[in-house]
Amino acid sequence: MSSKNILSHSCEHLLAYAILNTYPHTLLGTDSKPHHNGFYYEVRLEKQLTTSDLTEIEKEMRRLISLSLNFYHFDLRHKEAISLFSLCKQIYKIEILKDIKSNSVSIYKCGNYFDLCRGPHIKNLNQIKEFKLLNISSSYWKSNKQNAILYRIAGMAFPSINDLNSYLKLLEESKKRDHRNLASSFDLFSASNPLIGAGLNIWLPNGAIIRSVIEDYLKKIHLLNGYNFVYSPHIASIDLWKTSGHWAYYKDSMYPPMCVDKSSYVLKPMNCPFHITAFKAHQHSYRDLPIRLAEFGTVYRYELPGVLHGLLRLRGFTQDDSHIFCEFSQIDLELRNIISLALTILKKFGFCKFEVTISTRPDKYIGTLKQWEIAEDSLKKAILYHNLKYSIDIGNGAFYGPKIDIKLKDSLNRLWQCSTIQLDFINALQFDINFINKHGKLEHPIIIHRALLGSFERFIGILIEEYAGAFPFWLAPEQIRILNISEKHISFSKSIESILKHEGFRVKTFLKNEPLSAKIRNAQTDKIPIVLIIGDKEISEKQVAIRLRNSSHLSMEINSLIAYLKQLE
RNA sequence: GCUGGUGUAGCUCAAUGGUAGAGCAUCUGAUUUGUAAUCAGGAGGUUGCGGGUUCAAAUCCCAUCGCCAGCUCCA
Repeated sequence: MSSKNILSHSCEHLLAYAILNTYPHTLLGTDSKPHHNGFYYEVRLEKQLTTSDLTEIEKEMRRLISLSLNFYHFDLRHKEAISLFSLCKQIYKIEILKDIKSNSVSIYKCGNYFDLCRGPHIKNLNQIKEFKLLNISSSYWKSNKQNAILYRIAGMAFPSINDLNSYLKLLEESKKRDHRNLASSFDLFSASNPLIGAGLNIWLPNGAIIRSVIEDYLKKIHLLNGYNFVYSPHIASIDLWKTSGHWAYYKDSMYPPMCVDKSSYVLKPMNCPFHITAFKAHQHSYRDLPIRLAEFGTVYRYELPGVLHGLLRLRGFTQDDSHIFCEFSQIDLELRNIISLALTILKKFGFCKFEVTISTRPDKYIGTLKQWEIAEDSLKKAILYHNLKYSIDIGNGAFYGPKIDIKLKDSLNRLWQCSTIQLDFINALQFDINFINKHGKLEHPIIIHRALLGSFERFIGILIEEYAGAFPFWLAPEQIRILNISEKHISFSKSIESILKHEGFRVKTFLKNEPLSAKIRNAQTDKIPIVLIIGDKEISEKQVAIRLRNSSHLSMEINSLIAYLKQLE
């Protein structure tokens, strides 16, 4: 354990000590998991705990620090430990002890507080220089919804006041990068309008440009990679979802049915049944496979209100979705190609760091164990082929098959699933789709579900935070801004604007009567990649002065400028 | 959904039971500007929505909706 973690860990026990002193009937639950950022302690209290109570607890923590108490370590036999914690009626500690198999357990003591703990700890409480309790939230005992609800009190410990201040500064910086804040300064989207409904987003013009540029890029690269695009409706008869199995497995996460002509229809939570139906439109030969059907499909899922989060978690979002129908023998190559395409796309946006997980069979599943085993193996092989590190997320697969997820981090280092690649041996059976194999016999194809950005909304949300609003030239809603120095330069500025527009660039002339320095400042805060300045000198020399976002200057005539801009795209 | 917060002008925030205010943005006028802020003036509000307490509510209470952090969930 690093010294910082030891400090943090000790502070978390100080927190428990202070809570017990302040509220003697507190039941101690679990403390932070090893790699948690900061510390927390989960406790059960009769009293309702509010933020103002945190101040009281902090005060008690500081009082205990001022007593300069030492931590003492000793081992107890398992039995002795149980009777010790029974004596003070710490029922959750007894439950934890019951899960520990060894004969002796490690106990730490500090003042009249003792706790079950592996350690290590700092020697003396006075080594804790700075800390801050951050929030109260609820959590379930053993993270299980069926169990009792505990309070989770979270905080951070710091070796010095400077560390505390730089942490607060970091939070401040992250807040500035937050896509929800940048959205209002740059008019990107509106994802929180109560009149429209929670979790439903409107792309404002600037955000819409970014999205459509990305769509164009994706469309092109998918066509190059052998995909064909289809379009499907936003609602479908409930029978479709009964056939696919979604109704049975995910009814609670779907928007409730609406009645049309005495039939029930639901909003689509996924695109796959449509693509499967599209595959079924023709009789296929093994020679046609793989068939790759793609769609930027908007789906609607009922997410719990508490989980909605800007663009990163919505109830309506558009996936860059695709379903690949192939033979069993084609799986490995397809998976490799999909991962390779995913990596190409992520790289295009500058993402080199991400986390890869394989999610395995969940409790509720369809298909046979043998099928799941083969599917999980294929996924591992494909990841290893690309030399990617991965972790296993046990039981988190879709009901119809295991999956590979690629996760990206937001500005607060929270992970969000973006790319997902799912193997499915089952839906071909449910929908009874098939192709004619080499031997002239009907055979069910394998279906691979995949989305590479995941959703445009989530991906662009992460992208906004990654770039902190300073989009690269090819994505910037306003790529070029032309600033005239005075009124007599307007017509030349307009003619440059027109030339650049005809070349396909997103360009605006900013004609307001302001000093140049003010216009430059605006362009800089608007994070415009290229600023052109037009004055007497430019007109007489038939050149433009260029200011880049990093404040460096260039000067060139219009044809060279066009060539220069083209190579930026 | 759970726990704790929070909601005031387009944005960021102030006003602790007694006349809703500032900065930025916007609009108007003057200024005609050479690489991060020219000056002056105007407009902008059912304090999320609905109840209640009070002579009086942005402020206190209840309910509801949205948002934030964390938990649970995430096909």
